[in-house]
Amino acid sequence: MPTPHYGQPRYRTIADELRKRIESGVIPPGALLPAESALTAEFRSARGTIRQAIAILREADLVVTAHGRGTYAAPRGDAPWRDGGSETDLQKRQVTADVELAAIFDVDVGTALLEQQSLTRRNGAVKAVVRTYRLLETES
Amino acid sequence: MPTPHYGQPRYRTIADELRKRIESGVIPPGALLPAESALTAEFRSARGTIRQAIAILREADLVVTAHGRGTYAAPRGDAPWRDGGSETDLQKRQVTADVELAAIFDVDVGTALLEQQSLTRRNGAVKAVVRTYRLLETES
DNA sequence: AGAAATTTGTCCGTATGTATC
DNA sequence: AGATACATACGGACAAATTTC
Repeated sequence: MPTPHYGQPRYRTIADELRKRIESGVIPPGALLPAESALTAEFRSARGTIRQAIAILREADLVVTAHGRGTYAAPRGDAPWRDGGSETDLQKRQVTADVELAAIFDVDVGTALLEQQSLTRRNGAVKAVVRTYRLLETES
Repeated sequence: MPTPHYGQPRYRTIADELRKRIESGVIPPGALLPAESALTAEFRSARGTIRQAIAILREADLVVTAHGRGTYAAPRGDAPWRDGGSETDLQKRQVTADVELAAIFDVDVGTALLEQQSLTRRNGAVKAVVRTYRLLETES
């Protein structure tokens, strides 16, 4: 098969598979992942594709890679979130429009809005807070 | 020269060069970067190397890439732009942390924060308001 | 509306450099 | 010194999105 990539790219499905093994404990925390050469054999893919998959996991802080040594599963057994003693990283709540938001949405002050808040962290510390406001009803 | 990468990797020097052009204004904000094919010719490098360089700029929010269109220099400093309608939907301002934000960032109440607000529209009507809060100082 | 050209996305295979064991 | 493993780089091929004609 030269390059038929319908739907999801191969490197992403490979990343998903490896993620499952890590989160399920098949690859325990701190353990060494199979070498890239081994993964090319298992997934029948080129090394570049394997490296793309691992790059995704590295971006998600699920693994760390060391030059001549290998790629390790994240040492801390972090679940989806937790860590740092805060609440969850994703949170929804209903709020009412203040004068500013009311003007933006062109609705009356006090109109119900859905606020969705998510946090992005870096080494445990909160790096950014993103709040998204939407009107409740309506949908397309 | 097939593959001698002493010192700094080629993709990194290429990224530095492109970064200079963007920050110096040689490539103005919002402008299209040369196509990857053009860059391979200019830097006498393989396409993969060029793409690695651009990936660095994308990571730094200096450029955004769209599939069949090209890679654009970031419009202003850094910002999650998007949306096709009015470009002036983006707005930055400095605010002070209330009790809630202070708790999230683990700073004192009143600490200066940068608030970045962007709107997404649907047929002219505001569909969502996204507000991103970040600490002012510090950088990596 | 349709075809062609452009441009980025994905994938392959190979070769060589560099760090670690 | 040798083996193993990740890093960098090349070149080619096809897929998918966009623009142009």
